[in-house]
Amino acid sequence: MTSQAAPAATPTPATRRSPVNEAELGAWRAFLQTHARLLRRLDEDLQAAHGLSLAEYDALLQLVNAPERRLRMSALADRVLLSRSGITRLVDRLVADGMVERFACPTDARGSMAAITALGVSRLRAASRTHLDGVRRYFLDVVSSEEQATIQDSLERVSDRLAGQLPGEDSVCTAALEG
Amino acid sequence: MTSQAAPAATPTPATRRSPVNEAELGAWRAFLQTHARLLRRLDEDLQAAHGLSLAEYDALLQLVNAPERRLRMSALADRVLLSRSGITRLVDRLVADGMVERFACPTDARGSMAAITALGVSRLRAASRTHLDGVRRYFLDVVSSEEQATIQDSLERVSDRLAGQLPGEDSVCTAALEG
DNA sequence: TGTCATTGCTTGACACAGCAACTATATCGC
DNA sequence: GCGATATAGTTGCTGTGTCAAGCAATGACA
Repeated sequence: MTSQAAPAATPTPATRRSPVNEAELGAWRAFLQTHARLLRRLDEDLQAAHGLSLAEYDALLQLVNAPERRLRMSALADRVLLSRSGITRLVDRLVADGMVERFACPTDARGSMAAITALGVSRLRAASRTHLDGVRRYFLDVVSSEEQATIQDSLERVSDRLAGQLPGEDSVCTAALEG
Repeated sequence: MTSQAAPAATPTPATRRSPVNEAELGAWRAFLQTHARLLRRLDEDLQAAHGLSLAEYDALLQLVNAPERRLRMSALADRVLLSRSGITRLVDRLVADGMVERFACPTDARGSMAAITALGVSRLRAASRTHLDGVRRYFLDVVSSEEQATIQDSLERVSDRLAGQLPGEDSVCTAALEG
């Protein structure tokens, strides 16, 4: 399947010298460093308070927001940015913990679907408070609206450009929890 | 910077309801998504062209830029944002590949040091071109100087605030390679 | 309808991270 | 100097991810 990951579509033949100098790297460094610290922190908070990893949180979130609160395995994998095998194992864990149920896909006997359970919904809802609270306190409260707009705008441009070259899809571990 | 009533560094325990709504999450989503795509891509490029992971690249870079091109294990761990055991194993791999040498610390018999070898330097130098080129093409070329300034400024604020609460240090996988 | 490539998911082997336990050394208080 | 404690690094175990291979079902087509 899609053998995801274009094998270095660009072996980068003769990419000429990078005119990258120290001064230019400030934003890039801040980007990397902030992401590392922030995600580590959010993951710790979530783990400590609810015993959920960010990946699990994200998967549950995707399921809750899906049409009938269920998704095909591959669709879930795409949204959580995990490989097929990765999603199999993540769902295994969630099933073992009673937060997700797995059942055969009615329209394609090869496929299986994952559906979030009532327990999963309540666990997610509780975790959501912790998580969104962290996002707000660590990030949104610290960055002005104007800055947020700039960040969103410029980073989306970067992301879109990459998405155009790579097939892989993404997801994000945050979103308001409906209902 | 428009501290916009930055609610002090207080752990803010009274954070009940998160007034986080969908609209506010745009920047946050872009941040996560862009990071995921971008790092995946840079790692693929580096791996494909030079057989180095970003972590290895980063470690070599830290060593090259260190005083005598060598560092104590723990210092290296701090800079690469890896645990002590993690750095032990990363250095193991680099040693196995001939890019790093390990030797006893002259001033502290408990410690050991890692030093980059000539091979390591040349491998790093080659990889550096690919990596910095990627950073430039995927990120710097796509984000204007003004945007970069905003990103740097606001994200550093986020990062600094977190750093104040957490002891952990960070590092970043990029920097120009000196002479 | 029978064949065969493709697709969807799972499984096995492995890579690499962290934590906790361990060993060896250093350092502090006396 | 000597014991108690702290620190540096490694190792064992475990968690979680990937890739490659495998299996079952699908779908295109003669």
